[in-house]
Amino acid sequence: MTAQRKPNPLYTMRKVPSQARSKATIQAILSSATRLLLSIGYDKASTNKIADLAGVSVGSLYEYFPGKEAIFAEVRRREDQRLFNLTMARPEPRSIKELVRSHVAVYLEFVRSNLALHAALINDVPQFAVGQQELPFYREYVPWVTNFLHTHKAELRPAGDITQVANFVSHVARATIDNYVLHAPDQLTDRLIEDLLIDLLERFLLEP
Amino acid sequence: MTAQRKPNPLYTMRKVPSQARSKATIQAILSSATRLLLSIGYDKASTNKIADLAGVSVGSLYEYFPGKEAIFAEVRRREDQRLFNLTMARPEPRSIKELVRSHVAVYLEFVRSNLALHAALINDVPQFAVGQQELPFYREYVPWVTNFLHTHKAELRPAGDITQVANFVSHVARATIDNYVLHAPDQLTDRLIEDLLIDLLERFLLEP
DNA sequence: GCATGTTACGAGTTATCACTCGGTTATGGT
DNA sequence: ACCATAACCGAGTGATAACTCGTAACATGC
Repeated sequence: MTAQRKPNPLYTMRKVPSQARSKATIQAILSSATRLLLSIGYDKASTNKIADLAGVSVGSLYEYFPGKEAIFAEVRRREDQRLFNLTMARPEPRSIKELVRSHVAVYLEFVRSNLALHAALINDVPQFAVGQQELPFYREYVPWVTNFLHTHKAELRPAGDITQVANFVSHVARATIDNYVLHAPDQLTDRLIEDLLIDLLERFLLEP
Repeated sequence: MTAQRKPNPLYTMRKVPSQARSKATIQAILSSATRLLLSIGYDKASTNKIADLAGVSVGSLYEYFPGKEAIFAEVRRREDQRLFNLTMARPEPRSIKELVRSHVAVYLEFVRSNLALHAALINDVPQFAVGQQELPFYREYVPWVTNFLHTHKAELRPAGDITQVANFVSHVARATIDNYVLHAPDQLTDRLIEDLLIDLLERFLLEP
């Protein structure tokens, strides 16, 4: 592990709001945190500043979040949820070819919709012990891909254990796009990367 | 951009040492910073602690580094240089197949040699405005791959502009492995990822 | 062995941080 | 209208951060 950290509960929200105004407070805190992340970076986005910009007091902030890290963990969680929703809103692919195209397109659309935020989430915000298994992408999406490949194994080129292949291709696409977000964000606006990625994954998964 | 930051010179070393003992001091500081990064994480690795553990005074530390960020920028720079040296120590590949294998093997060897450090560098340490173009990987290695593909274009499957293809495959390999370092480091110890990655890249670059 | 630059020192300054707590205000059920 | 409780407040506390600067030790050329 990269660093010894406080136990896990410290990265989750403290209490569940029951009234409407507290939901608004939480939303204000998360928006404020996001804006500060984009303007001054994670390091300098202190809990005091987050509360100020959100128009709430630090006291209120600590009612809901045990600390700064939990706030950004929640920002990440909600973004990942949004990705999952985008994915599930798509029509069910009818072939592996369609799966690949959909997979790449939806993730590209997702990062393009707010490049700066995703760059910051990858770059600036430490990935705490949130655990992959907690994020919808890993908990729901990867198993879904695995299942899809299993039911379409007729068109699949044999390239090893299907579960591992599903895991692998899911990560290759995500990792590559994340990499471009960080190192060459302008290349993500045209179709080049999309075409290359689709070509890469199709040739890997399908017989020529 | 992800965050407004101080101008670039703040991420480089302050002055060039002329005597031998100052080189040792710098080395001590960098080692100490690395060890603290692994034990307590980037956030809590303060300049004071780094100096203490290095056995030098804060004053000395600030003689050479304008701040904490510059120290870790230098750690990253040296690691990247080490990767480049590893790469260049390899025998010149005689075919694209050999290039792919060598490329994947050397980067895997590199991250495996100190998994925890690389996880921390990816995860914990913000990637300041060091700039890709400053790191040997981007400045030297990617152009080298480009050139190699050009001279071996006979075996290359046409998949678009060669320069862009070279750039793309360089990043796919690195991004995928980095991703496993972060999310599934234990899978890097066996040959599975290596084989999948080689298969992926070979099928993309070569005719079947 | 002296002179001059180079390296090392570390207590002190200033700023900011995360987080608390005693108390006030708003809300919704009855 | 009343009250239990949910939500909110924000000055204050103690800790720790980054970084400075006057001083002392050392190295090197002469």
